[in-house]
Amino acid sequence: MTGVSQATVSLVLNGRDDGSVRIAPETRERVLLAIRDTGYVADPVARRLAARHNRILGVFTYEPVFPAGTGDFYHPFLVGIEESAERLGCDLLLLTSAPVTDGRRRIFHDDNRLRLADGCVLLGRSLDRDELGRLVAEGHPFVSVGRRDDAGGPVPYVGADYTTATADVVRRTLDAGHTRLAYLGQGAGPESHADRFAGYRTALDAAGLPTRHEPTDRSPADLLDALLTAGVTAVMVEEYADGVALAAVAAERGLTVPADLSILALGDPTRPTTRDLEFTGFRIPRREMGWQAVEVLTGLLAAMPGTATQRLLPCQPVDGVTLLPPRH
Amino acid sequence: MTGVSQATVSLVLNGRDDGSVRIAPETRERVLLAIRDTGYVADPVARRLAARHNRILGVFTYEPVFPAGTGDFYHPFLVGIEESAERLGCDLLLLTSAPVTDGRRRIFHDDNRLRLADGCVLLGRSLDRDELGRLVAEGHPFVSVGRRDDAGGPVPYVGADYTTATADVVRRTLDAGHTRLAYLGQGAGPESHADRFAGYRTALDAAGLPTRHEPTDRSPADLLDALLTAGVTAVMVEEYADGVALAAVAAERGLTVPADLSILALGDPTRPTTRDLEFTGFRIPRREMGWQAVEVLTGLLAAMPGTATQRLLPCQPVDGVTLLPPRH
DNA sequence: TCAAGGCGCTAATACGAATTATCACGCCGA
DNA sequence: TCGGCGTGATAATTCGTATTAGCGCCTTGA
Repeated sequence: MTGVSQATVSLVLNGRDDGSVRIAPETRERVLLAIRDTGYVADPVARRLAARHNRILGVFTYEPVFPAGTGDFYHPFLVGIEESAERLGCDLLLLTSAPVTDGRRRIFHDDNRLRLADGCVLLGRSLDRDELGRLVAEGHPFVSVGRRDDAGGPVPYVGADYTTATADVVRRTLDAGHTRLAYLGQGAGPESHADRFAGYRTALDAAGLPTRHEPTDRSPADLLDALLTAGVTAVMVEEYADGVALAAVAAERGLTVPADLSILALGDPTRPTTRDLEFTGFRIPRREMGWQAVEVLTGLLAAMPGTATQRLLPCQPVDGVTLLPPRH
Repeated sequence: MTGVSQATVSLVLNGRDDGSVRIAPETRERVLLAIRDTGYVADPVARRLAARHNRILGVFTYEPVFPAGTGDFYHPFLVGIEESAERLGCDLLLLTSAPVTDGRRRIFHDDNRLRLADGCVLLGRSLDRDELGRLVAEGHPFVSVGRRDDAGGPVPYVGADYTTATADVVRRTLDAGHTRLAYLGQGAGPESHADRFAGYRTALDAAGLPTRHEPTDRSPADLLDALLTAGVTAVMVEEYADGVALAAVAAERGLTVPADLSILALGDPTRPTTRDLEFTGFRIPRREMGWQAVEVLTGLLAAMPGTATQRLLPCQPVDGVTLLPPRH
């Protein structure tokens, strides 16, 4: 249309104006006019092929991205991720095509789409160790939402400081006068659980008090029996929903929370449950985590030296109504 | 590594085995082994450039995809879309990079990423007419979630049949004995509003009863006054939250819903609101709509002749507690 | 007088895969 | 000996863009 070469169009299109490249203003105008007339837009795919990056951030979750039944625990993370992506002018690629093998999605498989994105945000309570190691080994730019132990190398992450937050909750409980505390949950396995338990143990050790660990495989009723028998007056629950179930059973028995038993929630519910009782404890800064995850990722991509690639954000204390001094 | 050419690797990788191409089983094995050893994966972008498709479906919303404050109205659509995409082995590209101009996101702009995806799902109460027309004119494969009027050509969509659903609600209201009904909402503008109003009008016309249209720009208190003055006994509300507000004002006045005033909800809340009162009316089959939208889109992409590209799904009636016969 | 550099643009190439026309080879029959 | 044929693999081209070395002419300064 304008009688210029493809290269010139490319230069005009990209507004190249630095010293090394010059386009006569008159030519530039002609080209711009033709672009406007035709509504021409460069093919993003070809563009990406040449440029080797494409302003796409991958989002990989080990559970469905839009959880139907998990009480939207992941939703706030995604809100944060989306907000950051929008601000940065990036698109998000939800890696939904990853096939499910042995009950979980796998990043690596024979038609792995990871390289579609410049980098990747990983979401999920527990990430597969092997896959994490491979990501590190192969040098894929990625960030985990949630702290992760090293996997053959440091793992970039934006996590919540469960250890400190849990220790704080324990201290508040001790300050209220409790001396017999129990921890209800796995306390091990995923980093988020281990970290909570570490905070619990540390705070009680510092106070010279014994720890007590209750597994989650019993019925709430049996659990309550065990707690009462042991004289426990305050329980820290790893999973919010377990606290709700415990409170419900206590109510059935004619006990009141927190007068007879204090219950402290170590985070937000990951399973759907009622929220009419506002538990004392802390909240996970989920949106902020998603937000910073994208920040860390783009920092990695730009190879910005100043960016901290392992971040722990403080949790937000919640006063709530489930902590009172023990009866005796 | 194997001493074969790039072409051979490509052929092996894609399992080409038709008559026109032959690979010696021994060679194929060698190549497959090397692929396994190195963990090689074809670059999806280059692949797309050559093959002209890449199993990526774009998702464009005129509001944030992960709504922070809009009460998650869009969430169920996305759940459906994700489920379909996963089943089909497609990835989803959230077009978050689209810049916001004049208060809304635009699909078309100078660095339009639409073509990164094979096709696109459009989400939003009202889509921009011009952009819709351009999508049709330029032949982009896309589907709208929600019925749309023609835009220079038929628009592929998966919508909810608001007209029929609203007419049904009106009939149920008439069957309960009401004769003075009002419609609260815009009743025009977006297709979803116009369709509801059309159903409302049709059902009342058929019954030989007058229609009454209340705009939404007044305070709930003023609105209630107007309704009572006019002797209205049942109100159909376009927007759930408006119904909640109306019920709240009624309660303040000492009136009871539905004894003194029946309120019928024409769909799910799009604004955050309380849901402790279960409104009579209908629900939008959002998940199913997302599900079928992907189906229509892939039908378009595969140019399958049998696929209906305009679908209206029935809404689900809700019995609820806000409809009773009028007092007099 | 001549080398150096400015000028505006383009030819050529790279990016990484998919596809196709073609080739070398060995074998068989005439 | 030669042509034809089935095999198995490859060289070359394509997709649409970004990038860069250099084109030939002219000006400048030493």
